Amino acid sequence: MNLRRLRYFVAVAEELHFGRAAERLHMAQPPLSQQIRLLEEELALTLFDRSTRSVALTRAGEVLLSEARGLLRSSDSVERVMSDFRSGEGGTLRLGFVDSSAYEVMPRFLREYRQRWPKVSFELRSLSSDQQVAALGAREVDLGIGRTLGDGARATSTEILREQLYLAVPSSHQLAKQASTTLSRLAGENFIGFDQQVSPTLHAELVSMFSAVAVGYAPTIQATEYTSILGLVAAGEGVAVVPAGVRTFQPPGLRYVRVRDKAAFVRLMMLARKDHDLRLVDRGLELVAELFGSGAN
Amino acid sequence: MNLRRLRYFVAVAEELHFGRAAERLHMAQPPLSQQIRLLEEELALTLFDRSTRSVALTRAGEVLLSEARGLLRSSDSVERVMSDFRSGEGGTLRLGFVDSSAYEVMPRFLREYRQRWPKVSFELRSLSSDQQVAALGAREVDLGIGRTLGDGARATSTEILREQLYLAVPSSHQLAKQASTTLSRLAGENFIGFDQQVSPTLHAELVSMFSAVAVGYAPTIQATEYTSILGLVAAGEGVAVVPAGVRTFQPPGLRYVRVRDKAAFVRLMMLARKDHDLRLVDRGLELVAELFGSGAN
DNA sequence: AAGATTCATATCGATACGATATCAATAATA
DNA sequence: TATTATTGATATCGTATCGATATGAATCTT
Repeated sequence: MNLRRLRYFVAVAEELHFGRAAERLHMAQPPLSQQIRLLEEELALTLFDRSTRSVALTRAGEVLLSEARGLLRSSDSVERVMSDFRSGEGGTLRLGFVDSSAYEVMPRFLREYRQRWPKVSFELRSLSSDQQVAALGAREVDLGIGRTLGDGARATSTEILREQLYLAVPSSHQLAKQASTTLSRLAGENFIGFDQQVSPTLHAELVSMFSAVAVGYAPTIQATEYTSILGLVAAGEGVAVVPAGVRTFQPPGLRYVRVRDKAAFVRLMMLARKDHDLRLVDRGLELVAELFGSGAN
Repeated sequence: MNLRRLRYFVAVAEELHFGRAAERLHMAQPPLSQQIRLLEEELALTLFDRSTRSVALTRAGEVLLSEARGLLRSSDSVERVMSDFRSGEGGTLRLGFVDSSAYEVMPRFLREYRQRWPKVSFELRSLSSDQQVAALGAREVDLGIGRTLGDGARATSTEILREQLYLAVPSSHQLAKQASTTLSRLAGENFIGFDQQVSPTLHAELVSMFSAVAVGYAPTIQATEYTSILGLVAAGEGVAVVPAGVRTFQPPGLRYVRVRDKAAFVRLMMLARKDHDLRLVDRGLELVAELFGSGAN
């Protein structure tokens, strides 16, 4: 089966005239006749009833015409998909993201990306920042929205935004009535934190942040989702240090108190492999620069 | 886009090893490498990350793999369809049939045909015998179940069965109580007949049949469907001469009376073009011979 | 460090493909 | 009825494509 021959066949079947079909195909008539004959031999079927004055499809020709049209459509579609992929206009972008970006940054990124390049489809994976670095290295995702700088050697990181930290406290907590607080005042609090195993980098950052003001940070309860952490806070199990974006969640019985310290922020980064070969990824990085480039939030 | 190259690509993508893939493709390794490189150049995309020791799909390769598999499946399907068509195992058989065969002969033919060659699909058209001859000539149908002998020059006709004629009469009619009658006793009856325009041959046959016993046959009402004719008979509008098969219909207020005359029969024929090029048609003719070959009914 | 493995490159021959020239059949026209 | 125009088929030839063999280069194993 040969797609070129099928194209020739379809042209003749549509024109019902070898000369015009050859013209349409930008070729001479004799080789076209040859190819049709070869196709007929290959299929061991007569496709056209032809005299020197008339050309008509046989039943076999009718069947092949409909089949061939479908196959050629599919073939064109393959070419289009690959062309879209090459130009970065299509294809699938595999995006890892931290849960805390799932309420604002990630959806906005997706929305804007889709608006600019509608043919691109996304494969979304909820991953911790450290998992994203691993997944990027393993080529399981193409882009990550995470909080680590990544492995500088193999990955690039572009700052999306800086999020001030907030303290999530139960409404009944003494700090709940205050507009803000500082890290140093949190000594002795019962912390609920993001799972250290899943996000060692975030954990380490917080530990170092607290140790800078001589406060110990050792969450007694660890969870892998912010919703769980907030639920535990609302239930009075302790307090949690969370990025600003998490405030989208406003569970009853919970208050957010701003942490005033200048250093009390975490960054959200766009992570990509240095050696990636995807136009889609460059587009993503450009988009981030455009959307969030102005700086802090 | 070239299907052979895509097959090569899929083989390499599945083996992730040029040597093994080449073996699977019954070719040497170097030309395989060449073709892959040409495919990459054609698409302007790198499909494999390869060193001398390892071969891995790029994202572009993954996309193409899934696309190519689909396209090759479609291509195989086209070949199978055409092969089925050639062997007569598949394809579409366009069958014209007279309404009076729609209750017994046509369904039986279809059922048996489908049982033997399940891949064949049917396109059914309800046509009068004369319309069938025209449709055969115009290559609009491939087979016909009709009552004429057809145009002997261009069409073949195989007798399916002979049907004795019956007289459909209203229950109130004087003949309703008799088991049988003869054509000669029908002088003066008010006939309801099949449309002369639609079925001139059937009409002519009946006229000649009646004239042989010196009875005039000139239906006062003509209809194009037996159900209409029978409805009119049941309503007391007249009597109708119908083939035996029509007795499947037993509308209330109607009786069938056998016409005893030896000549009072019509034949049901299987019609085909003499120059047809369809195995399916031959199969149909053979099937008819097998099913109805024993002779009269 | 030597050998084995594996993919790439170079070269060659066979086949496929398209172009030109020409033939053959049919339809239109004088 | 004879001539011309139209149109598909055939013959021949040059080029491109494709696969095979021989060989090179890189990397892993021992």
